[in-house]
Amino acid sequence: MGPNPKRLLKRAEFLAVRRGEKRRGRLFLVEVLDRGDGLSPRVGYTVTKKVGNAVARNRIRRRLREAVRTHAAGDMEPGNDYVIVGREDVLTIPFGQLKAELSRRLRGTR
RNA sequence: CCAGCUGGCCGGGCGGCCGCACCCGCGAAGCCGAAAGGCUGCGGGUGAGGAAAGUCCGGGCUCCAUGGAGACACGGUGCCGGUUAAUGGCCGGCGGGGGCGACCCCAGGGAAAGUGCCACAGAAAGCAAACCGCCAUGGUCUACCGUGGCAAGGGUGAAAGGGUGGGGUAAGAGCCCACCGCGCGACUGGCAACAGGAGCGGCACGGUAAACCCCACCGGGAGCAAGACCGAAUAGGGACGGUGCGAGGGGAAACCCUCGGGGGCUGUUUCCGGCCCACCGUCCGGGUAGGUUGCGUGAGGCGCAUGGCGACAUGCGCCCAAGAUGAAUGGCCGCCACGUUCUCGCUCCGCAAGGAGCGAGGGCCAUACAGAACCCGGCUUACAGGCCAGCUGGCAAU
RNA sequence: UCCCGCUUCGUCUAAUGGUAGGACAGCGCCCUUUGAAGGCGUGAAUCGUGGUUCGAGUCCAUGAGCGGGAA
Repeated sequence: MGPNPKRLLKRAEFLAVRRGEKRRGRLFLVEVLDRGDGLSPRVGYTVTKKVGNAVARNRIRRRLREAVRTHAAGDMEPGNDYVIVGREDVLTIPFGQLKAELSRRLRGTR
């Protein structure tokens, strides 16, 4: 378990990461961009309005954030920016599966 | 006990581990900074709702517009009175409709200011008229036609110009009469809406204003992405100053020195000027990204008393209670309550099928609707489950 | 967070308050050796719930859904 990574907060930063590698999955889409500076990794979360109402969107983002904090932070490469786009299934899947899947995706193994 | 009506309230509890945001405190620990201070650290406190939702109304607040007032246009509201900062909300009353009842529902001003519309059907849809009819009379009096009288009956329609009964008549008709309905209405009660109503009128006035409209009242527009402040990088704007070409010399270079001559355009040439271009430097202003603020003491909450049928008002006391901005208030777990379902046992009712209650054990769910975004007052919509009070109808018992 | 607009057959579109029409697509039949084209026929809709009206796709109220604009 690594330190809790920095957050992406600005729209411009999110748009920049969109140019990077995209890893699609059943639970979420992960976008990765190497900033090239070798500093600590950063992560941002996107949950679109299509997924549900505000309660559902908040819960998806919080579960993803918790999974990153407790388990998957150490799987991030220094110098990378990650954007995790949560899908509807994040709401219902058991937390253990969510952590395993997220960790696998962040390491980039298929 | 069953069925129902109305009003109000709650909308999981306790605990463990790991986290988030803001605020307060502690530092002679570290880093950044000239400083103020900030970041990391430690401790403590606080941290979503009854609808935070929809954005349907009303305000506060901010900016813009506006000399004052009125008229017109446009939009909204629409029984009466009260309440409130204000409302289209709320309270009370009135009128109409529904329900055995508690109670519920209603945009509920004006159709006698005017205009429009009322499809199809029907003779006729708003000036009253007359298709089939009825009656009288005339014609070559069976059947048909003409003239005159009538509007009871038939038929159409959502709606056809009072209803029932009697008198009356050639046939009929408020033509006359009784009752009912309708219209006007002195007067009485009420602040008013409205209610009652002596008397008068043979009946005249169809519906539609959520059609135009008339009347009364209200309304300037936009919205915290309002507005205010600070302000990179890049590009561009303005002001000031300098340089610009050629030759020679020095120097590694930047550059310096000397001489000629001031880059381009222009006023006829010179003097003296003006304008433009490129580069460099300094300064200024607008302003993007970004940041700070607005940003929580408010028509605030709770309790008590008084006035009022009530909405509410007044007084006193206590309390300070979220503040994010790709957006904090979470993740995982344990126990319990409530709920639901299954099994077993006991009791009661029943011929039986089965039903009710109590106890034990197991499973499920561990909650529904839903997340503050400047702030309030309402309305509307969504919602698992539960609690309290009052009232109505029925059954039983006393 | 705020401000606008729109919802009619499967799709695209009409309809002064008076039987919801048309095109394409679908299905059936005819024509053809078969198919296409063509012709004939046929099913299919007013976003939901209330209200006004004799009568509502249209008017009013209130919800739902979809789309757009303001960083």
